[in-house]
Amino acid sequence: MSETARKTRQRDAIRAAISDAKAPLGPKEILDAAGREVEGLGLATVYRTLKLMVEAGEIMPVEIAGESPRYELAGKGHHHHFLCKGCGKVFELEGCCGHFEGLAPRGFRVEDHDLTLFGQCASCAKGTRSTTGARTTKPHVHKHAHNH
Amino acid sequence: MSETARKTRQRDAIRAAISDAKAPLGPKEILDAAGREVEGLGLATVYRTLKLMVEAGEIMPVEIAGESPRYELAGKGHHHHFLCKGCGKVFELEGCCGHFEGLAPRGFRVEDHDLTLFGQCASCAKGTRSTTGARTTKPHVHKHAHNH
DNA sequence: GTGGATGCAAACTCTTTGCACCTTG
DNA sequence: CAAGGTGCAAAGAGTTTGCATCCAC
Repeated sequence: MSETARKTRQRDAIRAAISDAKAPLGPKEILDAAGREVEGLGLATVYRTLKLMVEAGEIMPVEIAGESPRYELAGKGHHHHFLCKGCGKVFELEGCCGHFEGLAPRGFRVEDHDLTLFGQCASCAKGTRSTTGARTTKPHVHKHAHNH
Repeated sequence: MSETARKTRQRDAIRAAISDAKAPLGPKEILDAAGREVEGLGLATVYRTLKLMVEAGEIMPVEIAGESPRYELAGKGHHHHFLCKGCGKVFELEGCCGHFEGLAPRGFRVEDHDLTLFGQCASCAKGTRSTTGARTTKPHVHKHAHNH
C-alpha cells in the first residue's frame, strides 16, 4: 500500500485540538486551537488533514442541520448531539432510543439515522424566562418550528 | 404593519413548484421548475422568496446533515425525512416515535429535535446486493458510519 | 534525495446584497 | 405614482485545489 501518512507538527496539533476539546469543533475553531501550537498553520492544511482523518476513520464529522460541520474523535460508539439554542454549544448525548426502522415505508431499508436534540443546556435553561431572553454568545440559532 | 407582500408571477411559480413537488426541493431545483413558468427567473429571486416564505411560515426548510437545504410546504404536522443513499432522493416519513427528552442530561430543556433516516428506498433496495453496487443517478452520498 | 505535507492564493459553490429598472396595488 | 419586487452582477462565507517550497523518512 501507499500508506505513507507522515507525522508532522501540524497534524499532531490538529489531532490534539480535537481530542482535547469537550465538544465537536469546526474547522476555524480547530485552526485557532492548533494554531496556538503551530505558528502559521493554514486553514487549507486543517481542511486537508480533516478529510484525511475522516477517511482514515480517526474522526467523525458532526453535521447538524443548518450548522457548519464540526468534528469529533471517532470510536466513541453510537451517540447523538444536543445543540443549545441559547449559547450555540454542542453537547454529546449518551445512548439512543433507536428503533426507527418502523418509520420507513414498506420496502425501504433503513441503514442509518441521525438524531439531534435542540433546546437549552443546563446553564442557559437557568437564565431563560421562556421568552427569547438575554444572549451571551453568538448563537447561530435557527427557527426549527416543529409543532409537536 | 408594513405587510405588503405583493402577488407576482415569480412568487406564484415558486410556490407552485414547491407544492407540486413530491419531495422537498433545493433552490436550484425550484429555479428549474419555476423557471419553466416564468421566463428569466433569477436565482436571487428564488432565494429571496424562499426566505420570505419561511419567515411567513408558508414553507419549512428541510436541512439534512451534509446536504444543502431543501424546502417543503409547512403545515404538514410533525414529521421527518428519509434520504436514500442510492438515488439521493428525500422522502417524507409519517409519525415520530418521539420521546427523546430522556436522552438529554439533567437540567437540559429539550425543545425540539431532528431525525433523519438513511438507507435504500424501495426502488434502490431491489437492485442492491449489500455491496456498494451499481448507481444510476448522482448520489451525493456521505459516509455516515454509525455502528449500531 | 524524494515524495508527501504545507502555506498561500486562486478557484469554486452556495447564498446574500446593491442597484437600476419594472410591476403591483 | 409609490412601495415593493426582479434580474444582474458583485460581494461574502465556506471549502477545495494548484503550485512552489519545505520537511519527514
